[in-house]
Parts: sequence; structure tokens; C-alpha cells
Amino acid sequence: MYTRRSSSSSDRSSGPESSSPGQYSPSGYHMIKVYILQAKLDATAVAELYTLIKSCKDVPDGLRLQLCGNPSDADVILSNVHMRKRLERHLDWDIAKQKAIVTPDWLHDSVAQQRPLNCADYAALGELREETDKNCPDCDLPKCICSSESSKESLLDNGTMNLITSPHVSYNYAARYSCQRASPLVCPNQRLANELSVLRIHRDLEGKTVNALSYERAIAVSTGLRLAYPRVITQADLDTEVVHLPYLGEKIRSKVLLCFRGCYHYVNDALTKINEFIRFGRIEECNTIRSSARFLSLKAFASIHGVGSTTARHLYSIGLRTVEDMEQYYDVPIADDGVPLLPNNEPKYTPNGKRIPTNDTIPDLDIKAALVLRHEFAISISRSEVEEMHNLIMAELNDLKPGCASTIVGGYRRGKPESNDVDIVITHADLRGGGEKITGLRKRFVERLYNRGLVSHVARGAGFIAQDSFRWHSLENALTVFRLPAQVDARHLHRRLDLIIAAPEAYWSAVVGWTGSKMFERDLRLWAKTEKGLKFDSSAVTRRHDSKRFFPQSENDVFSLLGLQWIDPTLRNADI
DNA sequence: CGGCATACG
DNA sequence: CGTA
DNA sequence: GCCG
Repeated sequence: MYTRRSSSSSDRSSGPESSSPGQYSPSGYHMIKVYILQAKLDATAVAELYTLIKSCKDVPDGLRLQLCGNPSDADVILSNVHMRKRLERHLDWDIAKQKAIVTPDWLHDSVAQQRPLNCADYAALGELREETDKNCPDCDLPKCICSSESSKESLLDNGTMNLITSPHVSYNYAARYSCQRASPLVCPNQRLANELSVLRIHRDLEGKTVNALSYERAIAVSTGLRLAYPRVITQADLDTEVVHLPYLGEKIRSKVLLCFRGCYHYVNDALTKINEFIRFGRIEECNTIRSSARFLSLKAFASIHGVGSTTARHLYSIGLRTVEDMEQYYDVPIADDGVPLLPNNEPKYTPNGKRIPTNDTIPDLDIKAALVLRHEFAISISRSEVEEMHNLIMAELNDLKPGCASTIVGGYRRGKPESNDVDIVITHADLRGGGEKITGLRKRFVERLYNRGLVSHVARGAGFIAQDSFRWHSLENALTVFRLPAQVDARHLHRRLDLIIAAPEAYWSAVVGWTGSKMFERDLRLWAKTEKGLKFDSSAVTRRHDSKRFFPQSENDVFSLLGLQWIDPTLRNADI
């Protein structure tokens, strides 16, 4: 049974391991969700509060705090705003009355004593002292299932919290489209998938994209096999069922059989007529590919963000062989110690901790920058770090525009323990109708993150601080490079972050469109076209004959509009 | 033998 | 052409 | 490379 765990818009701050306020911790303290209202707090103060919250994780049996990206999800709100009028600019008064609103001192003192202190003593607004007292989460009674469950997201609450993937889907492993099958993250036939992946990458790098697509489909089928065969495939399986699987045609099937059967394979040697012995469980062609210098060079080139197979082949053709050759070719500055130098992007601060606006363009994530950042980009991102980034980003956004809802999508939502990047879909009731409102918010948000020193680069020259767009959009995305503040994470690594701003009517299409995996998305679109006469993209479902657009109101809506069974995000891992 | 996802910059 |  |  596969229970759904994270597709409501209110998963803002809910990783699978996060607790709701009603749950007990081993320490006896409840998890307290803290929101930081940034108005009247400078960047240094905010970073210090983040660090304090994070520091509690290292104290066993201590205070349990969780940074929270949205005030309505919070138990406690930290604020330096003391006037009702000013507060209402950032926070709905009805929500404020359901929270404990305290000064940052509450956090300092509570952390110092490793216990939640009495909120009333720290009330930020005299007018709300009573509510703050009443809503204070320090009560040690089970009835303290206080506040936040009641203030659940209404705008995007889609009523599909407890969907499960139909068992029927799990036995659908021979279906033609990966959006009809269940593809779990880990499959026991991993070796087969890895071998096929070598062939896929090779075909891709050599420009044979349709061949590569065939291998992708074969891999996607292999990933779905696990639920039908909860074990490694046997000879008997091969002889009966596997031969009927889609996308394992004559050529790929012979390689698959080779990989599984493993024992002997006959390659006709024209001269000696001697049968060659093939190593167990491997596809001979993969060995050739893996040891090819050209393959290794092309693969290394294409691993750089912004370099695809065409550019990789070009670089090879003009004599480049290593990424170090690329550094020379692209004039990447190298320090005395041999480490590539980043252009001087470090934000400058006033003594108050406010960033000095450079009024400059945001640096572009071009190939040169990507070369410098490649080592950091290669370091994977843990789930807790993804959540940390999300919380911080939403705290910033809700300070800029209160009331935003968001979902972490991409590999994180598919359950991957480590991510290469972070994708977040964001919406707000005010964005209905899209257009300039979305462009405006995206621009202001990225600009703010840049000025806060949280974003260092933006992909494809969208970095002009002042810039107008004429086009109408219900969805916009910003491909950025993000860094957690050094006070929050000493490594201060550059991470790739994709922000997708969607009109509310486009939200669920965007969530499905950005959850992936890549093959799952291609098959959704192919299924929609060839089987249903529909077009699916990340903003809507469109009927092809009259262009009528449909706006799904839940994730399940997307699937049912397309005539598909809902599949849990963790079973959409149709790629390796 | 034609099609293979769709959109954006 | 490259990225999602 | 595979499918209709």
C-alpha cells in the first residue's frame, strides 16, 4: 500500500520526518514551528535567528524547533513589529490572533535554557498579549494540538491528502506509457538499468537522440519491473514474460538477455571463427564504451551546466580532452593554488547588516561560471538541506508577499534521498489571471534574494534588475544559483535552485509538470496527445480540436482529466 | 515509413 | 542549442 | 531503436 505523503500545497514545511505540533518528541517537548517575520529585522539578525533554530538540532533531548516558511503554519512568530497597523501589512490579523507573537528575545532565552519560555513575557504586541499567552506552545499537555491544524491552506487545499496508488497500476508493468506504470526509486534490476544507461548516454553524446530515446524507454520499463517481479529476473521470466515487454525490441532485447543470462555469448569472429567469451552480467558494448577516451571526454564536457552533446562534440573536435582544457578555453581565472576563482560576487553589507544594492545585473550562469562552480554543483543535497532551503526561501517570500503557497517538486518530491537541485512551485491568490503580476513577482523575488546574498547567479541572462516583459504567462520560472547563508550552513555551497511562479489556476498542472521524472513527463504528454487528443503542459490541459483549456484543481484532477490513475510521486521514477 | 513532449530563452 |  |  502506498500512501501519499506530500502533495498538498501545505507541505511547505513538511518533510516526511517533520512533526506536527501535536506529536511528542523523545525529549518530551513538542516540535515548535517558528516563523520569522522579517520586517524590522536586518539580514544579520535574521541569519542569527536561523542559526539559533538550527543549533537546537544538535542538542539531544533539548528544545525542538523548526523553521517554518509560512506564518499560518507557525506556532510562534518572531517579530520586532510592535504596532497593529504595521503588523497588518505583513500578516493577516485573524491569523495573528491565533498565534503567539513574540520578540526575538524569546528565541534567544528559550534556546539558552533549552525549554520553551512563557510567551506572554515576550509578547511583541501589547494588544495581542492575551492571545499570545493562550497560543503559547509551551503547554506540556496533550491537548496542545494547538493552532495550526485549523488554519490549513484553504486556497489550494485539494482534498486529496490520502490518495493511494491503485494496486492495479503496480501490476501494469507492461503498459506502453510510464504514466500508466509504477516506477519505484530503487529497483533490483539496477545493474541492467545501469548498463542500458551507458548505451543511452553514449547514443546521446554521439547525437543519436532517437536511439537514446529508445534506451530511455527500455530503462523506464526496467524500473517498473520491480513490483511485478519483486526479485531479480530469472531465466524463466526471460523466456516467458520479458519478451512481451514494450520497448525491448530485437536489438535491445538481445543486450538485455546478455546482461541477465550472463553466461556465454557468441560473437562471430570473421577470421578465426572462434566464439568470444563475454564477462558475466555485462553487455560487451558497454565495456568498449566505458573505456573509450572520446566517450569519457564528451561525458565530462557535457557534465558542465550549459554544455550539451553538440557543444561537447565541438570542443572535442577542436582538440580539447579534459575539463581543465575547457577552463583554459573559456578563460576561467585560476588562483595560485590552482583552484578556479569566482568573480567577486560576495555581497557587501553596511555595519547594520543591510546589503548595499549594487544596482547591477545579476551575474549570468554561463559556461564560464558553471566551470567554476562545477565541483559544488556535483555535491548532492540532502533532504533536510532541501527543506532548510525551502523554509528560508518561503520565509523571504512571505515577507515580500504574505500568503504564498508552495510545494517542493522535482526529485525531492519523488522521494530521492539526495537531490542535484531544488525545484519549488509557488503561487498566490492574487496571481489569478497571470500576466504581469507573475512576471513582477518573479522579478522582485529574485532581485530580493540576490540583494540578500542568497542568490548569486541567474541562468540565461534574465538578470537585469529593471526589465519589462510583454508576454502573457500563467507560469514563469527562474533558474538560479542559491547559497544558504554561512551562518546557517558553514559550507555555504552554491546550489541550483529553480523557482516556478504559477497563477493559482495553473498550480496543480505546474506541480505535476515539475515533479517528473523526465520520462514520466514525456509519456504524460505523449499519452495526452495520442490517446486522448489533449495537450498537457505545466500550466494546463488543452483540448486539441478547439483549444479549450482545463485548469485542474488538484493533482488528482490532472490525472483524471487525462484519463489516468493517480500515481504517487515516489512511483514516478521512470528514469535512472 | 513517420513519429518520438512541450515550452522557453 | 541547452534546460527543465 | 521501437512502435503502429
